[in-house]
Amino acid sequence: MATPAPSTELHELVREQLAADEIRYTTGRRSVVATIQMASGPRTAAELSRSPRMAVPVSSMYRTLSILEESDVLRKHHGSDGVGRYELAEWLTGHHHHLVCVSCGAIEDIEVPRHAESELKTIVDSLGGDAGFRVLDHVLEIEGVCHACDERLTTESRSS
Amino acid sequence: MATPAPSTELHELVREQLAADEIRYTTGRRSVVATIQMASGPRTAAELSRSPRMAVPVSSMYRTLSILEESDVLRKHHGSDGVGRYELAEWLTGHHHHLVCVSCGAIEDIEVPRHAESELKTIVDSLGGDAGFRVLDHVLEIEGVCHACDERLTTESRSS
DNA sequence: TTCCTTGCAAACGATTTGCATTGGA
DNA sequence: TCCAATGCAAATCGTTTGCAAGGAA
Repeated sequence: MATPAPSTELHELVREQLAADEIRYTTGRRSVVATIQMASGPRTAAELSRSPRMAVPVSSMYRTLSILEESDVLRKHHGSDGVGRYELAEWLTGHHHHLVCVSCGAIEDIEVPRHAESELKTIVDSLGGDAGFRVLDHVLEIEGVCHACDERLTTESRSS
Repeated sequence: MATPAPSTELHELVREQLAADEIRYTTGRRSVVATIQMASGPRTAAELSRSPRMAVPVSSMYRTLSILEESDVLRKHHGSDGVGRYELAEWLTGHHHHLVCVSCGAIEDIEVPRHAESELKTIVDSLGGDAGFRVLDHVLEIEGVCHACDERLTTESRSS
């Protein structure tokens, strides 16, 4: 199981990973990685590019993101709106899953206790194997209503 | 657990569901539902609209699809490419998950044996509960290489 | 007649790409 | 110096919408 990298060490890991592909770890790329690391879940190119810390055109942001994705530093997801959202690859953060709020669309990371993850893996491997599939990974998204939305919805229904 | 509806009965269920929203079950909508039912996994608007059986402009297809989605007849997913893909809602097909081939992008439905599904549900409910989340549903995607791609890749590597 | 549905074309938003400029090894 | 990285603008692609025509109740 990968250990979430401390902030200092993270950039060194990324630098090495990029170096293997002969790609430079520029200031721009570094701040994208830093900003994504701060975030509590996947972020869109638009969100990242308008982040005060960098203020870079979206086109450049997309270029940076796809380079980092191809080098396996970032991973791309698509929420229910189809917009791409990026987060650090799991070898940098540790394996995790997502809580998706069907009300506000927010996606939050969730860590899975070792025993649960191991049951999960057993189930997944068995399902994939039965289907003649070479299983590489799995993605679990838990859909529901986040605490904030739950309260808001409750309040609204009371006042109506 | 929902029972996969036999083809004849399916359209009657859909008709009733639409009737509840005072929406007509037209020929066009009916063939979309029929085509999706035939498919082995979620389909994009483009695929459906160019399907020989209907040959309808994509714009109309999107309208049909969103009506059916809003009435909870279809469910929309976004694959790794961010393109929307539609399939019958689970109350019409029974609960299932997906195998996603990282090589060719194909998505295939997979049924999950009752015992595995029940373990899965236990894990999901517990994870969501711990996070203060009101859990409604879960999506499990198994990523890997499908049998066809696996053979192709093996052959290619041999010949290189 | 009166809505609902459909086709076509234009509009939109997210993402990609061409090209000239900038910046670091 | 020289090639990679960046900014800007134009092009693409999936998806949505306005509007006029066709159809069913």
